[in-house]
Amino acid sequence: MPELPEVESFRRKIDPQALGSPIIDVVIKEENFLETPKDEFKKSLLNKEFESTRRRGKNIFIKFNMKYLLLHFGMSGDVQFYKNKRKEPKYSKVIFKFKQNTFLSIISIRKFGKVQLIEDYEKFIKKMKIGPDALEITLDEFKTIMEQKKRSFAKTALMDQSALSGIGNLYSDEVLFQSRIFPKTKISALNEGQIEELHINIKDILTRALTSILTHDDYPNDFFIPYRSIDKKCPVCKSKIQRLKISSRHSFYCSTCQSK
DNA sequence: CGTCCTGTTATCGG
DNA sequence: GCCGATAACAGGAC
Repeated sequence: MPELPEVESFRRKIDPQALGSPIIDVVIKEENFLETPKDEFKKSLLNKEFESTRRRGKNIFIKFNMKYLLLHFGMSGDVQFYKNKRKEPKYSKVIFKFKQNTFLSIISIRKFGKVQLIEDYEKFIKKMKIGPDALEITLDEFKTIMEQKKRSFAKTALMDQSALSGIGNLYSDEVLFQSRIFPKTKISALNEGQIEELHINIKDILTRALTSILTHDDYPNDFFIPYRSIDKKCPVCKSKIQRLKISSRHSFYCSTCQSK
């Protein structure tokens, strides 16, 4: 589920429902999900309130009491608010109870994902090498980063969270399809126009994906993601969709539309 | 039963 | 050091 647009939609759910209300209980359903020791985690959060949120790539940082709570969702994470304790979602990992009597559950079907406390935001993103956010990055920054990644495959570079953060397997396929670039093209083989087009397409695609998530609509008609299957045909030219493995992830593409 | 999977990380070989 | 490939982490869906 969660790449940048999904995570941004989580953040926008959290803002109106969780900010400014005292946390009156913290329930740890799965200790392994916590990177911070359980007791310290609970003690730091209890009776505090979330003040603001920010997102960088696939990470949400919630500010409270001079610290941050970091949420990372792995492959199957979600957030859910509910009012009735009996409505506790399956696979809840951590639950916050607010004074207004609402609950916020951090959910993950699989055990990937994590929740932890961060003392210093700048230090943390440096240490964890979380690159500039894919929606925030300027063209100049993008060009610099692509220069640094010039020996990488286009697909790998787009998914590298230390280069730019937020794009995963699905949206990298989408960006490459709409940019008509074969996934295993080396970045060094792209001309300046293609780099600029990539930069524009990244923002355009992530923004439009976010809009459809927020409105609960299907993806726009020109999106490739619904065609990510070797049983499907290219929505543009009707060629059979191809698949290849790049660093053990499947990449889907159209061999006619995406030039090598 | 076997296969697949939107993420990240460690490790190995080139 | 950089890159790519792979395994590992888990467990539900099909």
